Amino acid sequence: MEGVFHLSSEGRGLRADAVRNRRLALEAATALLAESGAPLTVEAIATRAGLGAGTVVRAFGGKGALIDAAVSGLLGPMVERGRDLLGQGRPLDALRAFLAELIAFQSAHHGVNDHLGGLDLPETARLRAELEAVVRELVVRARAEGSIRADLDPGLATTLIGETAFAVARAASPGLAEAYLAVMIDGLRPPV
Amino acid sequence: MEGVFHLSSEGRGLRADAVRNRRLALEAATALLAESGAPLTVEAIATRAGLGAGTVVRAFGGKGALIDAAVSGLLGPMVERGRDLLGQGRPLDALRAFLAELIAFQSAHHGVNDHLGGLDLPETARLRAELEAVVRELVVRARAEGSIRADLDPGLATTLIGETAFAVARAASPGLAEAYLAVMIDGLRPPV
DNA sequence: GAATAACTGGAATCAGGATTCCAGTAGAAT
DNA sequence: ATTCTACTGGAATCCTGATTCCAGTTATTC
Repeated sequence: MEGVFHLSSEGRGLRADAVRNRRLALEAATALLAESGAPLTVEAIATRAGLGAGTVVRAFGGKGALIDAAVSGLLGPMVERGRDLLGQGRPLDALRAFLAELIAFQSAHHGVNDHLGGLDLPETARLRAELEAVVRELVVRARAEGSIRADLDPGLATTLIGETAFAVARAASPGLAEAYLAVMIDGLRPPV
Repeated sequence: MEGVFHLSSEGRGLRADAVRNRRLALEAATALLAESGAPLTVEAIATRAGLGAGTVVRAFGGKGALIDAAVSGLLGPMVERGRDLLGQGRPLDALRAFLAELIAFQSAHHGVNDHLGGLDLPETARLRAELEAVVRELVVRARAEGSIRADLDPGLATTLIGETAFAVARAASPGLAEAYLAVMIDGLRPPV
């Protein structure tokens, strides 16, 4: 219950092979998250990593914590990217760009959408909340600018965007993202 | 492998208590489908129905077939309702009305959205395809009428609507359905 | 109201997957 | 180089939930 948290730093404990194996387990889990029909069982992760099942479980203290770390590693950069976009260009353009990237990202990691039910993923939940906060800020700014209809509550608009973008990403149908962006952005505009 | 299919009719086999218990199992499963966090295990269904686990499993030949029957019983009327709407009013109004009902229905049966992964549900799949066909027909007619932008492929529009409506329903957030309909219907209109 | 056959409850069994355990192995320290 | 200990593989175990089995019960038939 001690060395579990240092993935690479903090010189003390953690033998060299342990450090390497934690990295391998994390990489294997991340790879499986990118594949649509992949099982995402401990056994599958272990095989992919070339490790024993026990080692994979122990690496982060349990399967849940491992998956949490893997998903967080994917989500973290998206949050940063969103923060960057907050300062650039017109809010509605930034929103459109962010949604496009978010959908592309989630489509490329289809597994993030399946299999995750019933798992306790605190860090993932935190990053999702941050992602939503970024979208909310983009919505608020676009609305202040007059690019989004005023009869729409910003919180509601944020939820709407989050849920539908997620659905579009999970469908992963060619051309769907473009159609979604065209329709949604148009629909969000103030009615003529 | 014989009596499995008659739920109530066809005089032959099937003892009276068997008929009653099939109905009870189906009702219990349907009730659990309406509850968000409900387990939907054989044990839970059996308890709810006041039956033994074995009886529940045997009722339809397995858990999958039971759930398939329960979901189909919910979906069937929605398909009929969609068919009715096909003949009424302007296509875009019919589409809006159908989506509103679909979302309300799915929100009221939250469980239909969870738990169903990994189950083989042939009849449910068939009805889902029929639902999609209805939406597609509504889209095609609205497009022919000029109510939906011509630069959008009808198949893509259908997928877009299906996926996003599903997502809105599963979120089950108050006011979200109205916001969705306003934004989506507006966004689908030809750009000014 | 027997006789028969269908059905039932629930215990036993099976199945799939996460976790734990431990004998063996390999990094670290001197 | 030797000792010490952390770490590993993978078998054993545990857990959860579906299915099967069977002794007992109940509907049906005559």
